[in-house]
Amino acid sequence: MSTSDPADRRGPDGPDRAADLPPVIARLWGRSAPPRRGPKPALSVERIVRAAVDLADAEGLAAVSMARVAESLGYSSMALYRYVESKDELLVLMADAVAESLTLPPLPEGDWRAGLEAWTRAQIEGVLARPWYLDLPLTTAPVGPHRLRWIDRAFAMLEPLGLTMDETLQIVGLLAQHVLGEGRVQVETRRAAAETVRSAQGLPGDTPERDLDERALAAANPYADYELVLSRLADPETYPALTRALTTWEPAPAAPDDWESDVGFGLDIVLDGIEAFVARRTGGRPGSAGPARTA
Amino acid sequence: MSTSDPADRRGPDGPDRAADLPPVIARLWGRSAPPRRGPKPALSVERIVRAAVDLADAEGLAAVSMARVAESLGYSSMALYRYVESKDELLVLMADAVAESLTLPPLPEGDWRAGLEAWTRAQIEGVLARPWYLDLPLTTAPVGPHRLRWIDRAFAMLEPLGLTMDETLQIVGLLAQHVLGEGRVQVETRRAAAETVRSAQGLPGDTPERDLDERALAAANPYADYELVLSRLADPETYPALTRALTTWEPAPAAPDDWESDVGFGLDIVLDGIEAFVARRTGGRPGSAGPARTA
DNA sequence: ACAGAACAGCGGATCACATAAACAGTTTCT
DNA sequence: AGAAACTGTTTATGTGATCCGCTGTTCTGT
Repeated sequence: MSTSDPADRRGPDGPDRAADLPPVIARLWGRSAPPRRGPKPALSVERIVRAAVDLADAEGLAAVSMARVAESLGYSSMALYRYVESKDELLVLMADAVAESLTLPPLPEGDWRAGLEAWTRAQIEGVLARPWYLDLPLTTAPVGPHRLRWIDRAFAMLEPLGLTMDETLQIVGLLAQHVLGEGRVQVETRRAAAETVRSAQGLPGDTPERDLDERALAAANPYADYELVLSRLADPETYPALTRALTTWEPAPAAPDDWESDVGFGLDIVLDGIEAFVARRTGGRPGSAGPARTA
Repeated sequence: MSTSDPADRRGPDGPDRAADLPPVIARLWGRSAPPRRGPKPALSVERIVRAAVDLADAEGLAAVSMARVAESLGYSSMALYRYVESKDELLVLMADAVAESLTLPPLPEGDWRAGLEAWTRAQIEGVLARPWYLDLPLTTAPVGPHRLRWIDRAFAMLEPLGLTMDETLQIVGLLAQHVLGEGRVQVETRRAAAETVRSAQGLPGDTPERDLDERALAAANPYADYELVLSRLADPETYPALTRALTTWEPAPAAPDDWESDVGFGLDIVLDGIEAFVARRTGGRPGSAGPARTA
């Protein structure tokens, strides 16, 4: 396709044919050729990424500035640019580093559904452990080695079903979407609950979530804003269905730590849907099946 | 819950009991009391939001700075702060404004599935028309009047099923997630395709997407990066399933403008899942049903 | 060995941005 | 009239990404 700029600098000491890769990808896969001259690099992409991840873990993604990362390593901001093209690239590298730190769930033989459920849950839990993951400007494109391992695992689970590559990719993509979506909702819910508790107990706004009363957290009404808005602002003519729903609403028993089952709700639905697709596709009656292409 | 700071400034000329709302919500709902003294405001929240939306439409969300928005209205940056608490609040207002501009699909009687499908598709199309929507720091919490109308509509569709409010909310939430997830994937895919075409045809990187050859766009392989990575970097032992999948892969007929059906793929699965839930829940056999609470 | 190229990390500077503080003019209430 | 409540502006502060040129280091080829 693209034949411009051959740039024939071959790796001198071995069959290193990975020289003309897009730089992001090269760095993701650790395939950047080591410099052959000049001072020995004091830093490394790995150390930088680790420092950035640590910073994000401690203070959130907003705290991850080039200056702060460099400072935490004892260098100046500009030093980082010798290893990383831009901050955006650093963020991409961080995303893959996160995938590395997550332990891949085992591959249960013969039960793709259980496998995919574990696969998805593990990732959602990963997101909950690292909420800043959601703030990364994630593109699907640059594929790092560790995220790719997750994808491979999902493919392995779906392999026995004999679907098309396109179909498999779509399903995996759907679940990956679901991870992010559900992760966002859960993180958001927790954050809102924490906020509520803090303001109700008069704690300072920066009280860490660990220090909050667990019972109070679970009891916090996640629909508080909803109720406020509906009761005070939304007139019944414009919002008839919501109004009706609210009047017949009873606040639910509020099980402590309902997050587990909340995650299950959406996930079960998605998995049911996938199961329906698989059934239609493999055990399919003719007519309603078809290879997912409507032209 | 919170009984502090009564702040008894009542609206003087009417039963305006909406004075002590959180300011974001007041502004979302246009319930900020007009000033009773001082010069007449030259600007308005509406004009500011509209200007911001226009800017985002034209140049993306990154171009929306307080300075640029103000400039486009002929005022200084700081003027905006008389109407809006912060930039974040402006973004929240923009989100609701987008919802306003989307036309709500009609409510088909007696077919909740068709209704929800249209509901979701309309929103995904909205996202495609305004990709910057995905860049907004969207929280579920601050509910604006126009987004709420969408939610009401979904509730109306699900109402005949007699589900719990919680269940309905979960389902609607799931679909809302799906809108964002699918929107992201679609936007990403298009962007990547545009990039590919641009680089293949040697066009400058800032060529607007409108000017690209439609046929070339459709033909662009969305998995180019995948293929590159898998063929050059990923060794078969570490990525066995993907490697196998890639070898048996045939590039698919590449129907022009396949986006419609691509959206349908994931959406059908989700809707199938919802249908399964509804069937289990309403026509449910005892034992496997239960009100979605596993405790 | 040695010159010079290639490279590391640094310091300073630029530019854009969000937002705070103080100000000057305007309108309305008392 | 005069204070109070506003409006939009000017000025300033702090932060962040990134550019550029500098100093010193370490290979490579001779």
